[in-house]
Amino acid sequence: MRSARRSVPDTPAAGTVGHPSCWEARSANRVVELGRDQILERSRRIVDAAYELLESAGLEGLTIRAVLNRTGLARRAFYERFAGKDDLLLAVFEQTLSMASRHFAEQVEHLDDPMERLHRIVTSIVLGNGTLAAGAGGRRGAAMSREHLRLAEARPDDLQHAIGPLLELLVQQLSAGMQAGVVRQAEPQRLAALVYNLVSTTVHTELLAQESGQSDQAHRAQLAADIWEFCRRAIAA
Amino acid sequence: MRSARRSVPDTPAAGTVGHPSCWEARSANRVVELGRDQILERSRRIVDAAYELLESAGLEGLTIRAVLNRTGLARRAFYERFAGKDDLLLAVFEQTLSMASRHFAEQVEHLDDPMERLHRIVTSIVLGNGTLAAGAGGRRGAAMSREHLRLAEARPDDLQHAIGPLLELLVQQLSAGMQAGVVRQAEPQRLAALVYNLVSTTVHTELLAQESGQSDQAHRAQLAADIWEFCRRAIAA
DNA sequence: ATCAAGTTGAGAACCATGTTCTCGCCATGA
DNA sequence: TCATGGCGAGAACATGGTTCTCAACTTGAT
Repeated sequence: MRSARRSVPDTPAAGTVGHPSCWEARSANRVVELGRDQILERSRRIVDAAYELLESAGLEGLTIRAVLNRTGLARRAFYERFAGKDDLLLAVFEQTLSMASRHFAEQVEHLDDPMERLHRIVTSIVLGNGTLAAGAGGRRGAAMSREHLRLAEARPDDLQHAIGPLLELLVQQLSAGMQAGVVRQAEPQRLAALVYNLVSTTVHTELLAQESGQSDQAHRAQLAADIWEFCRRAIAA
Repeated sequence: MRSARRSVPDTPAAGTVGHPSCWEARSANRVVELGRDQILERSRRIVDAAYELLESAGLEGLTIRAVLNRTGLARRAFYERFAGKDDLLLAVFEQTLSMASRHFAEQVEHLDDPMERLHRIVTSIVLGNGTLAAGAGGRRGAAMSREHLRLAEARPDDLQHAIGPLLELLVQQLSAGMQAGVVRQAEPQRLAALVYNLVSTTVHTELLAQESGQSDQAHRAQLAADIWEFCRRAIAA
Protein backbone atom coordinates (compact mmCIF):
# COMPACT_ATOMS: atom_id res chain seq x y z
CA MET A 1 0.00 0.00 0.00
CA ARG A 2 2.84 2.32 0.81
CA SER A 3 4.62 1.36 -2.37
CA ALA A 4 1.89 3.09 -4.34
CA ARG A 5 2.58 6.43 -2.78
CA ARG A 6 6.25 5.91 -3.03
CA SER A 7 5.99 5.32 -6.73
CA VAL A 8 4.61 8.82 -7.35
CA PRO A 9 7.92 10.67 -7.16
CA ASP A 10 9.33 8.10 -9.51
CA THR A 11 7.05 9.16 -12.35
CA PRO A 12 8.56 11.48 -14.95
CA ALA A 13 5.62 13.85 -14.37
CA ALA A 14 7.08 14.76 -11.07
CA GLY A 15 10.18 15.96 -12.86
CA THR A 16 8.39 17.79 -15.68
CA VAL A 17 5.45 19.53 -14.06
CA GLY A 18 6.78 19.46 -10.59
CA HIS A 19 3.93 21.11 -8.73
CA PRO A 20 0.89 18.89 -9.37
CA SER A 21 2.41 15.64 -8.30
CA CYS A 22 3.80 17.54 -5.40
CA TRP A 23 0.57 18.79 -3.93
CA GLU A 24 -1.08 15.59 -4.95
CA ALA A 25 1.44 13.75 -2.90
CA ARG A 26 1.13 16.22 -0.07
CA SER A 27 -2.60 16.04 -0.17
CA ALA A 28 -2.60 12.32 -0.27
CA ASN A 29 -0.12 12.29 2.52
CA ARG A 30 -2.26 14.67 4.47
CA VAL A 31 -5.27 12.43 4.10
CA VAL A 32 -3.22 9.43 5.02
CA GLU A 33 -1.72 11.28 7.93
CA LEU A 34 -5.12 12.36 9.15
CA GLY A 35 -6.30 8.81 8.84
CA ARG A 36 -3.21 7.62 10.58
CA ASP A 37 -3.77 10.08 13.40
CA GLN A 38 -7.31 8.88 13.93
CA ILE A 39 -6.18 5.32 13.74
CA LEU A 40 -3.39 5.95 16.19
CA GLU A 41 -5.62 7.93 18.47
CA ARG A 42 -7.89 4.95 18.82
CA SER A 43 -5.04 2.54 19.10
CA ARG A 44 -3.71 4.64 21.92
CA ARG A 45 -7.10 4.64 23.62
CA ILE A 46 -7.18 0.87 23.39
CA VAL A 47 -3.71 0.46 24.80
CA ASP A 48 -4.44 2.94 27.56
CA ALA A 49 -7.61 1.12 28.49
CA ALA A 50 -5.72 -2.16 28.57
CA TYR A 51 -3.05 -0.52 30.70
CA GLU A 52 -5.62 0.64 33.22
CA LEU A 53 -7.53 -2.61 33.20
CA LEU A 54 -4.36 -4.53 33.89
CA GLU A 55 -3.91 -2.46 37.00
CA SER A 56 -7.48 -2.55 38.22
CA ALA A 57 -8.57 -6.03 37.21
CA GLY A 58 -5.39 -8.03 36.72
CA LEU A 59 -4.52 -10.31 33.90
CA GLU A 60 -7.77 -12.26 34.12
CA GLY A 61 -9.71 -9.03 33.89
CA LEU A 62 -7.96 -8.00 30.72
CA THR A 63 -10.38 -9.24 28.09
CA ILE A 64 -10.89 -7.78 24.67
CA ARG A 65 -14.50 -7.20 25.53
CA ALA A 66 -13.64 -5.32 28.68
CA VAL A 67 -11.12 -3.16 26.90
CA LEU A 68 -13.62 -2.29 24.20
CA ASN A 69 -16.38 -1.64 26.68
CA ARG A 70 -14.10 0.81 28.36
CA THR A 71 -13.21 2.59 25.16
CA GLY A 72 -16.65 2.39 23.63
CA LEU A 73 -15.16 1.01 20.45
CA ALA A 74 -16.39 -1.94 18.47
CA ARG A 75 -14.56 -5.24 18.36
CA ARG A 76 -13.88 -4.66 14.77
CA ALA A 77 -11.95 -1.52 15.59
CA PHE A 78 -9.70 -3.61 17.73
CA TYR A 79 -9.03 -6.33 15.21
CA GLU A 80 -8.35 -3.73 12.55
CA ARG A 81 -5.51 -2.42 14.66
CA PHE A 82 -4.15 -5.46 16.44
CA ALA A 83 -3.56 -8.93 15.14
CA GLY A 84 -4.89 -10.31 18.39
CA LYS A 85 -4.61 -10.17 22.13
CA ASP A 86 -0.90 -10.83 22.09
CA ASP A 87 -0.32 -7.76 20.00
CA LEU A 88 -2.19 -5.72 22.54
CA LEU A 89 -0.18 -7.16 25.38
CA LEU A 90 3.02 -6.45 23.55
CA ALA A 91 1.89 -2.90 23.00
CA VAL A 92 1.26 -2.51 26.72
CA PHE A 93 4.65 -4.01 27.42
CA GLU A 94 6.29 -1.60 25.06
CA GLN A 95 4.56 1.42 26.46
CA THR A 96 5.05 0.49 30.08
CA LEU A 97 8.67 -0.51 29.83
CA SER A 98 9.52 2.43 27.67
CA MET A 99 7.92 4.83 30.14
CA ALA A 100 9.52 3.12 33.06
CA SER A 101 12.99 3.12 31.61
CA ARG A 102 12.70 6.78 30.69
CA HIS A 103 11.60 7.47 34.23
CA PHE A 104 14.48 5.52 35.69
CA ALA A 105 16.95 7.16 33.36
CA GLU A 106 15.88 10.58 34.56
CA GLN A 107 15.86 9.58 38.16
CA VAL A 108 19.38 8.39 37.84
CA GLU A 109 21.14 10.85 35.60
CA HIS A 110 22.29 13.04 38.46
CA LEU A 111 24.19 10.13 39.97
CA ASP A 112 27.78 9.54 38.99
CA ASP A 113 28.57 6.12 40.34
CA PRO A 114 27.25 3.40 37.99
CA MET A 115 26.84 1.13 40.98
CA GLU A 116 24.75 3.74 42.71
CA ARG A 117 22.68 4.13 39.58
CA LEU A 118 22.04 0.41 39.43
CA HIS A 119 21.13 0.44 43.07
CA ARG A 120 18.60 3.15 42.47
CA ILE A 121 17.12 1.42 39.47
CA VAL A 122 16.75 -1.92 41.18
CA THR A 123 15.26 -0.34 44.26
CA SER A 124 12.82 1.65 42.19
CA ILE A 125 11.64 -1.41 40.36
CA VAL A 126 11.04 -3.27 43.60
CA LEU A 127 9.37 -0.35 45.29
CA GLY A 128 7.17 0.16 42.29
CA ASN A 129 8.19 3.66 41.35
CA GLY A 130 8.16 4.49 37.70
CA THR A 131 4.82 2.87 37.04
CA LEU A 132 6.55 -0.40 36.41
CA ALA A 133 6.46 -3.43 38.51
CA ALA A 134 4.80 -3.55 41.86
CA GLY A 135 3.06 -0.26 42.38
CA ALA A 136 1.14 -0.49 45.64
CA GLY A 137 -1.25 -3.35 45.11
CA GLY A 138 -0.07 -3.14 41.54
CA ARG A 139 -1.41 -6.01 39.58
CA ARG A 140 0.01 -4.59 36.40
CA GLY A 141 3.55 -5.46 37.30
CA ALA A 142 2.55 -8.91 38.39
CA ALA A 143 0.60 -9.43 35.21
CA MET A 144 3.54 -8.35 33.14
CA SER A 145 5.86 -10.68 34.94
CA ARG A 146 3.45 -13.48 34.31
CA GLU A 147 3.01 -12.73 30.67
CA HIS A 148 6.71 -12.32 30.19
CA LEU A 149 7.45 -16.01 29.85
CA ARG A 150 4.44 -16.73 27.70
CA LEU A 151 5.39 -14.02 25.26
CA ALA A 152 8.97 -15.17 25.40
CA GLU A 153 7.67 -18.44 24.08
CA ALA A 154 5.09 -17.14 21.64
CA ARG A 155 6.70 -13.95 20.36
CA PRO A 156 10.33 -13.88 21.40
CA ASP A 157 11.44 -11.16 19.03
CA ASP A 158 8.65 -8.73 19.78
CA LEU A 159 9.08 -9.25 23.47
CA GLN A 160 12.80 -8.67 23.21
CA HIS A 161 12.05 -5.45 21.42
CA ALA A 162 9.58 -4.36 24.08
CA ILE A 163 11.96 -5.05 26.92
CA GLY A 164 14.79 -3.44 25.03
CA PRO A 165 14.77 -0.01 26.65
CA LEU A 166 14.99 -1.26 30.20
CA LEU A 167 17.65 -3.83 29.41
CA GLU A 168 19.50 -1.15 27.49
CA LEU A 169 19.46 1.08 30.53
CA LEU A 170 20.88 -1.69 32.65
CA VAL A 171 23.47 -2.54 30.05
CA GLN A 172 24.62 1.06 29.95
CA GLN A 173 25.20 1.19 33.67
CA LEU A 174 26.86 -2.19 33.72
CA SER A 175 29.17 -1.27 30.87
CA ALA A 176 30.06 2.00 32.52
CA GLY A 177 30.67 0.11 35.73
CA MET A 178 32.99 -2.29 33.98
CA GLN A 179 34.99 0.55 32.51
CA ALA A 180 35.16 2.19 35.89
CA GLY A 181 36.32 -1.07 37.34
CA VAL A 182 33.47 -1.41 39.85
CA VAL A 183 31.63 -4.12 37.93
CA ARG A 184 33.27 -7.39 37.04
CA GLN A 185 34.08 -8.10 33.42
CA ALA A 186 31.31 -10.06 31.72
CA GLU A 187 28.80 -9.81 28.95
CA PRO A 188 26.74 -6.79 29.95
CA GLN A 189 23.70 -8.19 28.14
CA ARG A 190 23.83 -11.36 30.10
CA LEU A 191 24.27 -9.62 33.42
CA ALA A 192 21.44 -7.24 32.61
CA ALA A 193 19.13 -10.10 31.76
CA LEU A 194 20.00 -11.90 34.96
CA VAL A 195 19.41 -8.82 37.06
CA TYR A 196 16.14 -8.02 35.35
CA ASN A 197 14.80 -11.54 35.64
CA LEU A 198 15.80 -11.81 39.23
CA VAL A 199 14.22 -8.55 40.19
CA SER A 200 10.98 -8.82 38.32
CA THR A 201 10.23 -12.41 39.19
CA THR A 202 11.23 -12.22 42.79
CA VAL A 203 9.33 -9.08 43.51
CA HIS A 204 6.08 -10.62 42.44
CA THR A 205 6.63 -14.02 43.88
CA GLU A 206 7.46 -12.53 47.22
CA LEU A 207 4.87 -9.85 47.31
CA LEU A 208 2.10 -12.16 46.26
CA ALA A 209 3.24 -14.95 48.52
CA GLN A 210 2.44 -12.87 51.57
CA GLU A 211 -0.44 -10.80 50.32
CA SER A 212 -1.22 -10.17 53.95
CA GLY A 213 -0.82 -6.51 53.21
CA GLN A 214 0.60 -5.97 56.67
CA SER A 215 3.60 -3.70 57.14
CA ASP A 216 3.96 -3.79 53.43
CA GLN A 217 6.19 -0.81 53.20
CA ALA A 218 8.76 -2.26 55.55
CA HIS A 219 8.55 -5.67 53.94
CA ARG A 220 9.05 -4.27 50.53
CA ALA A 221 11.95 -2.12 51.61
CA GLN A 222 13.59 -5.17 53.15
CA LEU A 223 12.98 -7.11 49.97
CA ALA A 224 14.52 -4.34 47.91
CA ALA A 225 17.55 -4.33 50.17
CA ASP A 226 17.95 -8.09 49.96
CA ILE A 227 17.62 -8.17 46.22
CA TRP A 228 20.06 -5.38 45.76
CA GLU A 229 22.57 -6.99 48.08
CA PHE A 230 22.25 -10.15 46.03
CA CYS A 231 22.73 -8.31 42.76
CA ARG A 232 25.51 -6.09 44.05
CA ARG A 233 27.60 -9.03 45.09
CA ALA A 234 26.80 -10.86 41.89
CA ILE A 235 28.00 -8.09 39.65
CA ALA A 236 30.67 -6.35 41.71
CA ALA A 237 34.25 -6.54 40.49
CA MET B 1 -29.20 -37.02 50.44
CA ARG B 2 -26.17 -37.98 52.42
CA SER B 3 -27.75 -36.79 55.64
CA ALA B 4 -30.09 -39.80 55.57
CA ARG B 5 -27.27 -42.30 55.79
CA ARG B 6 -25.39 -40.22 58.27
CA SER B 7 -28.27 -40.36 60.70
CA VAL B 8 -27.75 -44.12 61.22
CA PRO B 9 -24.78 -43.98 63.62
CA ASP B 10 -26.66 -41.46 65.66
CA THR B 11 -29.14 -44.14 66.72
CA PRO B 12 -28.71 -45.48 70.29
CA ALA B 13 -28.23 -48.99 68.81
CA ALA B 14 -24.67 -48.25 67.89
CA GLY B 15 -23.77 -47.42 71.46
CA THR B 16 -25.60 -50.39 73.09
CA VAL B 17 -24.44 -53.31 70.95
CA GLY B 18 -20.85 -52.14 70.54
CA HIS B 19 -19.43 -54.77 68.20
CA PRO B 20 -21.58 -54.23 65.16
CA SER B 21 -20.53 -50.64 64.92
CA CYS B 22 -16.95 -51.91 65.16
CA TRP B 23 -16.88 -54.32 62.29
CA GLU B 24 -19.23 -52.07 60.50
CA ALA B 25 -16.69 -49.37 60.85
CA ARG B 26 -13.85 -51.69 59.81
CA SER B 27 -15.80 -53.00 56.91
CA ALA B 28 -16.76 -49.56 55.87
CA ASN B 29 -13.17 -48.52 56.24
CA ARG B 30 -12.07 -51.42 54.13
CA VAL B 31 -14.45 -50.50 51.43
CA VAL B 32 -13.34 -46.93 51.76
CA GLU B 33 -9.73 -48.04 51.60
CA LEU B 34 -10.33 -50.14 48.55
CA GLY B 35 -12.19 -47.25 47.06
CA ARG B 36 -9.39 -44.94 48.04
CA ASP B 37 -6.88 -47.10 46.24
CA GLN B 38 -8.94 -47.09 43.10
CA ILE B 39 -9.51 -43.42 43.45
CA LEU B 40 -5.83 -42.78 43.96
CA GLU B 41 -4.89 -45.03 41.11
CA ARG B 42 -7.02 -42.97 38.80
CA SER B 43 -5.86 -39.74 40.28
CA ARG B 44 -2.34 -40.83 39.58
CA ARG B 45 -3.21 -41.70 36.03
CA ILE B 46 -4.67 -38.26 35.58
CA VAL B 47 -1.66 -36.53 37.02
CA ASP B 48 0.68 -38.67 34.95
CA ALA B 49 -1.22 -37.88 31.80
CA ALA B 50 -1.06 -34.19 32.63
CA TYR B 51 2.65 -34.52 33.30
CA GLU B 52 3.22 -36.08 29.90
CA LEU B 53 0.96 -33.68 28.09
CA LEU B 54 2.78 -30.75 29.60
CA GLU B 55 5.96 -32.07 28.08
CA SER B 56 4.58 -32.97 24.70
CA ALA B 57 2.05 -30.23 24.12
CA GLY B 58 3.02 -27.40 26.40
CA LEU B 59 0.80 -25.39 28.65
CA GLU B 60 -1.71 -24.59 25.92
CA GLY B 61 -2.01 -28.28 25.14
CA LEU B 62 -2.84 -29.14 28.70
CA THR B 63 -6.62 -29.16 28.63
CA ILE B 64 -8.88 -31.19 30.80
CA ARG B 65 -10.33 -32.83 27.74
CA ALA B 66 -6.92 -33.83 26.44
CA VAL B 67 -5.94 -35.29 29.79
CA LEU B 68 -9.13 -37.30 29.98
CA ASN B 69 -8.84 -38.47 26.40
CA ARG B 70 -5.43 -39.76 27.22
CA THR B 71 -6.58 -41.58 30.33
CA GLY B 72 -9.87 -42.74 28.88
CA LEU B 73 -11.67 -41.43 31.94
CA ALA B 74 -14.79 -39.36 32.00
CA ARG B 75 -14.82 -35.72 32.90
CA ARG B 76 -16.80 -36.58 35.93
CA ALA B 77 -13.98 -38.75 37.18
CA PHE B 78 -11.74 -35.74 37.02
CA TYR B 79 -14.03 -33.35 38.84
CA GLU B 80 -14.65 -35.93 41.50
CA ARG B 81 -10.95 -35.92 42.29
CA PHE B 82 -9.83 -32.39 41.59
CA ALA B 83 -11.52 -29.15 42.40
CA GLY B 84 -10.49 -27.80 39.03
CA LYS B 85 -7.61 -27.29 36.68
CA ASP B 86 -5.55 -25.45 39.25
CA ASP B 87 -5.67 -28.44 41.54
CA LEU B 88 -4.35 -30.58 38.76
CA LEU B 89 -1.55 -28.15 38.04
CA LEU B 90 -0.64 -28.02 41.68
CA ALA B 91 -0.55 -31.80 41.76
CA VAL B 92 1.84 -31.81 38.80
CA PHE B 93 3.94 -29.19 40.53
CA GLU B 94 4.07 -31.24 43.66
CA GLN B 95 5.00 -34.43 41.89
CA THR B 96 7.57 -32.86 39.62
CA LEU B 97 9.30 -30.78 42.23
CA SER B 98 9.28 -33.56 44.73
CA MET B 99 10.83 -35.95 42.23
CA ALA B 100 13.33 -33.40 41.11
CA SER B 101 14.45 -32.46 44.57
CA ARG B 102 14.84 -36.11 45.52
CA HIS B 103 16.90 -36.60 42.42
CA PHE B 104 19.09 -33.62 43.17
CA ALA B 105 19.51 -34.66 46.76
CA GLU B 106 20.81 -38.05 45.66
CA GLN B 107 23.05 -36.60 43.02
CA VAL B 108 24.62 -34.37 45.59
CA GLU B 109 24.92 -36.41 48.72
CA HIS B 110 28.38 -37.65 47.88
CA LEU B 111 29.70 -34.08 47.79
CA ASP B 112 31.01 -32.49 50.94
CA ASP B 113 31.35 -28.86 50.09
CA PRO B 114 27.97 -27.10 50.38
CA MET B 115 29.09 -24.69 47.70
CA GLU B 116 29.88 -27.56 45.39
CA ARG B 117 26.50 -29.04 46.13
CA LEU B 118 24.77 -25.82 45.24
CA HIS B 119 26.81 -25.60 42.10
CA ARG B 120 25.72 -29.05 41.10
CA ILE B 121 22.08 -28.37 41.84
CA VAL B 122 21.97 -25.12 39.94
CA THR B 123 23.76 -26.66 36.99
CA SER B 124 21.43 -29.62 36.98
CA ILE B 125 18.38 -27.40 36.93
CA VAL B 126 19.71 -25.39 34.03
CA LEU B 127 20.85 -28.43 32.11
CA GLY B 128 17.53 -30.06 32.67
CA ASN B 129 18.63 -33.13 34.52
CA GLY B 130 16.28 -34.46 37.11
CA THR B 131 13.18 -34.13 34.96
CA LEU B 132 12.73 -30.62 36.22
CA ALA B 133 13.13 -27.49 34.28
CA ALA B 134 14.47 -27.44 30.80
CA GLY B 135 14.84 -31.00 29.73
CA ALA B 136 15.92 -31.00 26.11
CA GLY B 137 13.17 -29.18 24.31
CA GLY B 138 11.37 -29.52 27.60
CA ARG B 139 8.19 -27.56 27.58
CA ARG B 140 7.26 -28.88 30.98
CA GLY B 141 9.81 -26.78 32.77
CA ALA B 142 8.85 -23.72 30.79
CA ALA B 143 5.21 -24.34 31.51
CA MET B 144 5.90 -24.68 35.19
CA SER B 145 7.87 -21.48 35.28
CA ARG B 146 5.01 -19.76 33.59
CA GLU B 147 2.37 -21.12 35.89
CA HIS B 148 4.46 -20.36 38.90
CA LEU B 149 3.46 -16.73 39.13
CA ARG B 150 -0.17 -17.34 38.37
CA LEU B 151 -0.44 -19.92 41.10
CA ALA B 152 1.51 -17.65 43.39
CA GLU B 153 -1.31 -15.22 42.92
CA ALA B 154 -4.21 -17.64 42.94
CA ARG B 155 -3.10 -20.29 45.42
CA PRO B 156 -0.09 -19.00 47.29
CA ASP B 157 -0.19 -21.52 50.11
CA ASP B 158 -0.58 -24.60 47.95
CA LEU B 159 2.15 -23.43 45.65
CA GLN B 160 4.46 -22.79 48.55
CA HIS B 161 3.79 -26.29 49.71
CA ALA B 162 4.53 -27.74 46.28
CA ILE B 163 7.79 -25.87 45.91
CA GLY B 164 8.73 -26.72 49.44
CA PRO B 165 11.01 -29.68 48.80
CA LEU B 166 13.25 -27.92 46.34
CA LEU B 167 13.50 -24.77 48.40
CA GLU B 168 14.17 -26.92 51.42
CA LEU B 169 17.05 -28.58 49.63
CA LEU B 170 18.53 -25.22 48.76
CA VAL B 171 18.00 -23.95 52.28
CA GLN B 172 19.85 -26.95 53.69
CA GLN B 173 22.89 -26.33 51.56
CA LEU B 174 22.84 -22.63 52.22
CA SER B 175 22.55 -23.13 55.96
CA ALA B 176 25.36 -25.65 55.92
CA GLY B 177 27.41 -23.23 53.89
CA MET B 178 26.82 -20.48 56.39
CA GLN B 179 27.94 -22.67 59.24
CA ALA B 180 30.99 -23.66 57.26
CA GLY B 181 31.64 -20.01 56.61
CA VAL B 182 31.57 -20.28 52.83
CA VAL B 183 28.17 -18.65 52.46
CA ARG B 184 27.49 -15.18 53.75
CA GLN B 185 25.18 -14.77 56.69
CA ALA B 186 21.61 -14.10 55.62
CA GLU B 187 18.15 -15.56 55.78
CA PRO B 188 18.57 -18.92 54.05
CA GLN B 189 14.94 -18.86 52.93
CA ARG B 190 15.38 -15.58 51.24
CA LEU B 191 18.59 -16.59 49.51
CA ALA B 192 17.04 -19.85 48.39
CA ALA B 193 14.05 -18.06 46.93
CA LEU B 194 16.29 -15.63 45.10
CA VAL B 195 18.43 -18.41 43.68
CA TYR B 196 15.45 -20.46 42.65
CA ASN B 197 13.67 -17.58 40.97
CA LEU B 198 16.78 -16.49 39.19
CA VAL B 199 17.53 -19.92 37.87
CA SER B 200 14.10 -21.00 36.82
CA THR B 201 13.08 -17.76 35.17
CA THR B 202 16.33 -17.09 33.43
CA VAL B 203 16.67 -20.55 32.04
CA HIS B 204 13.38 -20.34 30.25
CA THR B 205 13.65 -16.76 29.16
CA GLU B 206 17.05 -17.40 27.68
CA LEU B 207 16.40 -20.76 26.16
CA LEU B 208 13.17 -19.68 24.57
CA ALA B 209 14.56 -16.36 23.42
CA GLN B 210 16.95 -18.11 21.07
CA GLU B 211 14.96 -21.18 20.16
CA SER B 212 17.30 -21.47 17.21
CA GLY B 213 18.23 -24.88 18.52
CA GLN B 214 21.72 -24.42 17.24
CA SER B 215 24.64 -25.50 19.36
CA ASP B 216 22.16 -25.81 22.17
CA GLN B 217 24.35 -27.88 24.37
CA ALA B 218 27.15 -25.37 24.35
CA HIS B 219 24.76 -22.48 24.82
CA ARG B 220 23.11 -24.11 27.73
CA ALA B 221 26.37 -25.00 29.36
CA GLN B 222 27.50 -21.40 29.02
CA LEU B 223 24.21 -20.25 30.48
CA ALA B 224 24.60 -22.60 33.40
CA ALA B 225 28.09 -21.32 34.01
CA ASP B 226 26.98 -17.69 33.88
CA ILE B 227 24.06 -18.26 36.20
CA TRP B 228 26.18 -20.14 38.67
CA GLU B 229 28.85 -17.47 38.63
CA PHE B 230 26.14 -14.92 39.35
CA CYS B 231 24.72 -16.96 42.20
CA ARG B 232 28.08 -17.91 43.61
CA ARG B 233 29.18 -14.34 43.96
CA ALA B 234 25.79 -13.35 45.31
CA ILE B 235 25.85 -15.86 48.13
CA ALA B 236 29.55 -16.31 48.85
CA ALA B 237 30.83 -15.14 52.20
C1' DA C 1 -29.87 15.51 -5.36
C1' DT C 2 -28.89 10.85 -5.87
C1' DC C 3 -26.41 6.92 -6.19
C1' DA C 4 -22.31 3.77 -5.72
C1' DA C 5 -18.76 2.33 -2.91
C1' DG C 6 -16.05 2.17 0.84
C1' DT C 7 -15.97 2.68 6.16
C1' DT C 8 -17.43 1.66 10.52
C1' DG C 9 -20.32 0.44 14.56
C1' DA C 10 -23.16 -3.14 16.76
C1' DG C 11 -23.35 -7.39 17.73
C1' DA C 12 -24.43 -12.19 16.08
C1' DA C 13 -21.90 -16.27 15.29
C1' DC C 14 -18.25 -19.67 15.78
C1' DC C 15 -14.97 -22.18 18.32
C1' DA C 16 -12.35 -23.86 22.23
C1' DT C 17 -12.22 -24.66 27.00
C1' DG C 18 -13.48 -24.97 32.00
C1' DT C 19 -17.26 -26.56 34.64
C1' DT C 20 -21.69 -28.61 35.79
C1' DC C 21 -25.66 -31.51 34.92
C1' DT C 22 -28.47 -35.25 33.14
C1' DC C 23 -29.27 -39.73 31.61
C1' DG C 24 -28.95 -44.32 31.45
C1' DC C 25 -26.17 -48.58 32.31
C1' DC C 26 -24.70 -51.86 35.47
C1' DA C 27 -23.34 -54.17 39.52
C1' DT C 28 -24.47 -55.11 44.08
C1' DG C 29 -27.11 -56.02 48.00
C1' DA C 30 -32.00 -56.76 50.07
C1' DT D 1 -36.30 -59.29 41.21
C1' DC D 2 -35.82 -54.79 42.16
C1' DA D 3 -34.06 -50.51 44.16
C1' DT D 4 -29.85 -47.91 44.65
C1' DG D 5 -25.59 -45.93 44.21
C1' DG D 6 -21.54 -45.45 41.30
C1' DC D 7 -19.99 -44.27 36.96
C1' DG D 8 -19.27 -43.44 31.82
C1' DA D 9 -20.85 -40.58 28.07
C1' DG D 10 -21.63 -36.56 26.72
C1' DA D 11 -25.10 -32.62 26.60
C1' DA D 12 -25.29 -28.11 28.39
C1' DC D 13 -23.73 -23.69 30.08
C1' DA D 14 -20.46 -19.73 30.63
C1' DT D 15 -16.73 -17.20 29.07
C1' DG D 16 -13.48 -15.35 26.06
C1' DG D 17 -10.87 -14.94 21.54
C1' DT D 18 -11.85 -14.35 16.76
C1' DT D 19 -14.52 -13.76 12.56
C1' DC D 20 -18.55 -12.46 9.97
C1' DT D 21 -22.83 -10.05 8.71
C1' DC D 22 -25.65 -6.23 8.20
C1' DA D 23 -27.01 -1.83 8.12
C1' DA D 24 -26.06 3.13 8.93
C1' DC D 25 -23.06 6.58 7.57
C1' DT D 26 -19.61 9.14 4.72
C1' DT D 27 -17.92 10.59 0.67
C1' DG D 28 -17.13 11.40 -3.96
C1' DA D 29 -19.07 11.29 -8.67
C1' DT D 30 -22.63 12.19 -11.81
